[in-house]
Amino acid sequence: MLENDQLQSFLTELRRGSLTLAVLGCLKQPHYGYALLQTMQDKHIDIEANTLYPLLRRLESQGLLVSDWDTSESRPRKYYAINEKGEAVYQELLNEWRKMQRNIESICGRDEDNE
Amino acid sequence: MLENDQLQSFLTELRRGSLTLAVLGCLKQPHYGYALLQTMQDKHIDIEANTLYPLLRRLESQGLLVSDWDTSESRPRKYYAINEKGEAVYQELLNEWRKMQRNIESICGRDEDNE
DNA sequence: CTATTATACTGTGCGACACACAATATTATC
DNA sequence: GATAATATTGTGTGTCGCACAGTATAATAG
Repeated sequence: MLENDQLQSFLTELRRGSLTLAVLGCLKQPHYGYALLQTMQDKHIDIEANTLYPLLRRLESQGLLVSDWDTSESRPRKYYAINEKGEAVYQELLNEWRKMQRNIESICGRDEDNE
Repeated sequence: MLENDQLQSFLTELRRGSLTLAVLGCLKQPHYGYALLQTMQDKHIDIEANTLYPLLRRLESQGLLVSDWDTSESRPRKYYAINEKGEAVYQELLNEWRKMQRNIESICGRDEDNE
């Protein structure tokens, strides 16, 4: 019987870095935090609020995102959008991510293969 | 100008977890450490010895690999191979990895797209 | 024979991030 | 009035790729 905890541990490692890529990709269109959470769920990137909000703040402090408050609605919302530097980092990451996918597929086989 | 260090940091995070997948995939055929290093280089998975050897030991201690020493050659070599449990974890990881790829592609676009 | 490179491996500490736990506030719904 | 949804912030932990450090010796070059 597999230890589920062990598998989860490995999956957590897989997600590191990938979540950054997904968030930067989504923020080519401005989103506020809670809506981004929904968008990620829609794309089957199951991310908790407790993970997403700190990630947004971290990426902003790293200079890849900009944010501003919209207080015109009944609830204040913090909108985030990728900036020029973020766009550049995003493209580089995406290129490297794609290379990595191909390299791993060369070892593990393509999706269509009957592995 | 991008900070190369920053980009490298993000790439390191991307590699976490992925290297495990690649190593487990390679070890469906037994390898000794140094040969695995070469095989990974051939597959453009550029991994340092200082990263690979600890990863092999860690995966063995986690019960996914078995190892044995071959001392018949002029140099002793430690062979590693995936075991039944490792194979099960590997399949699960690969399935989840593929789902993740598709999900990220749904956000970032497919490779063929002119992003 | 000496020097250098390649082969083959082990040990250990650090930085960064997903996760988990915790929390606040208030609007909307029943 | 109670509950759920919306919307956000704060903080500590575990894990692993990386970096630094190291040992040993066979093979190769001069």
